[in-house]
Amino acid sequence: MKDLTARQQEILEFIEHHEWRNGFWPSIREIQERFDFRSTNAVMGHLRALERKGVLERIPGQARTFRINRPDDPDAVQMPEDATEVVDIPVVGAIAAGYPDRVESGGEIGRLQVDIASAGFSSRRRSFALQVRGESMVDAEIYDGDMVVIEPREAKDGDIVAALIDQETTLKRYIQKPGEPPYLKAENKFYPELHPVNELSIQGVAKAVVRSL
Amino acid sequence: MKDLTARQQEILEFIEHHEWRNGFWPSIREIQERFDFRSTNAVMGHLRALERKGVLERIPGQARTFRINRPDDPDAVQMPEDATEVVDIPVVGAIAAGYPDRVESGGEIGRLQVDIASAGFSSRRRSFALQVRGESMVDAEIYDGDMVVIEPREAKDGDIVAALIDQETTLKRYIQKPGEPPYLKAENKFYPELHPVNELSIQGVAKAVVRSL
DNA sequence: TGTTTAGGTGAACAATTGTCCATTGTCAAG
DNA sequence: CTTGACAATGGACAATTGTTCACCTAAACA
Repeated sequence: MKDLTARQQEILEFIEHHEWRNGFWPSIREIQERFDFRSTNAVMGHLRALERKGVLERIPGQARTFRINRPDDPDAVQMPEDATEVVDIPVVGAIAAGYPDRVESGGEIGRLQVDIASAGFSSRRRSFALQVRGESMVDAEIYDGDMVVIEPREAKDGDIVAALIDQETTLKRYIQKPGEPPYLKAENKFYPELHPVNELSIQGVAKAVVRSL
Repeated sequence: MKDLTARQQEILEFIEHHEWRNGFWPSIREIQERFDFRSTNAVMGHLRALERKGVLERIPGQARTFRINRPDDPDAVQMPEDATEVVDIPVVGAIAAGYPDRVESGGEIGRLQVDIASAGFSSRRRSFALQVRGESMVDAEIYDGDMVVIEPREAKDGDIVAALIDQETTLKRYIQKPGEPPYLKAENKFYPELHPVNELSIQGVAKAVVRSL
């Protein structure tokens, strides 16, 4: 593909950007306005050049009918190399007993995909997401309805963990001071629950919170 | 939301399908042809009904400028058969001036993928994520370092919006009471900032929060 | 020096496209 | 029986939008 001039690149980017922002393509005169051209023909020249170089297609005579030939996938924004690994996470409401992967398929609410680079996950682990009920973690800024991504691993002091208490999975802060037995603590100063730790009951450590607004 | 009639559903599906296949929206007369209407006004009637029911938006007088409000419930969305439709979102830190709302490739921190069903997104491309700096939204439970998913669209009263203030993108609460001019408000009772609204400066509405723990 | 290419002005034109008016018919609810 | 929502016809109009012609400047080039 021939190289684009700086100006042609600008035009192309504006067209792409307009579509991305508004959901539809710009008209010639909208491009003209953006670049303060005094003539629509300035735009026409650039469009012809872009078509000649094969990066752009149009349907003659029809309004706002662009088609951009992106080098890669036409629709998807191109993925940077470091973002190829994506964690695919089942979202579960409450886990009655056992591990989340033993939960029957009906217990799955939805799925969540989070890129490793942006959230720092290790993809190899069997992560899952848990929908929070109740106010027991409000002091850790986790609220009713939030989804918390859990990564199965051993907890260390200060971690927020998903733990099985009374046949139900709940979020608690894991406290382990040197020389003392560890315990679990709810992060709500109005309901300061404390629980002894059964090591087997800890299902994993919270790595991220996702909240729909 | 009111239910659509069978005919309205057909029209809507054709519009969506057309965009899916061609990359741009159909004109009124293209819809007319598809349904063998003898008058464009038949199409107009359906479009008005769809707008009235809130599933469709248009820009009056402008060609091929549809915007479809996909319902949030996953059942109603019957786009293509690939059920793994995922919103692929660039994560940006701060957005500099120049192109106020443009995400330059260098400014990309990472990438976030959120499944539509779990987060209730309506658009599959135009969203982006913004990393929050500062404490201006702590009373809305959004904290320093959180990532906020922004969907470009017009704000309504009570929305949390990403707005360009002093060449910098910030999160604010959008307040618009009937009969009063709208304004922006920081959600922090210790720093109760207020800003007048420049309509052009609103980049989008916050749809979700993602926080790494 | 002449020629090509990129970039642009200005005005006019024609096709596309959205909009509106008046009317007709069906059907279900009140 | 009337009313209102839904669906559609037919024609006209006006705004939007793409297209073209003639002409200009500057830089690159051979």
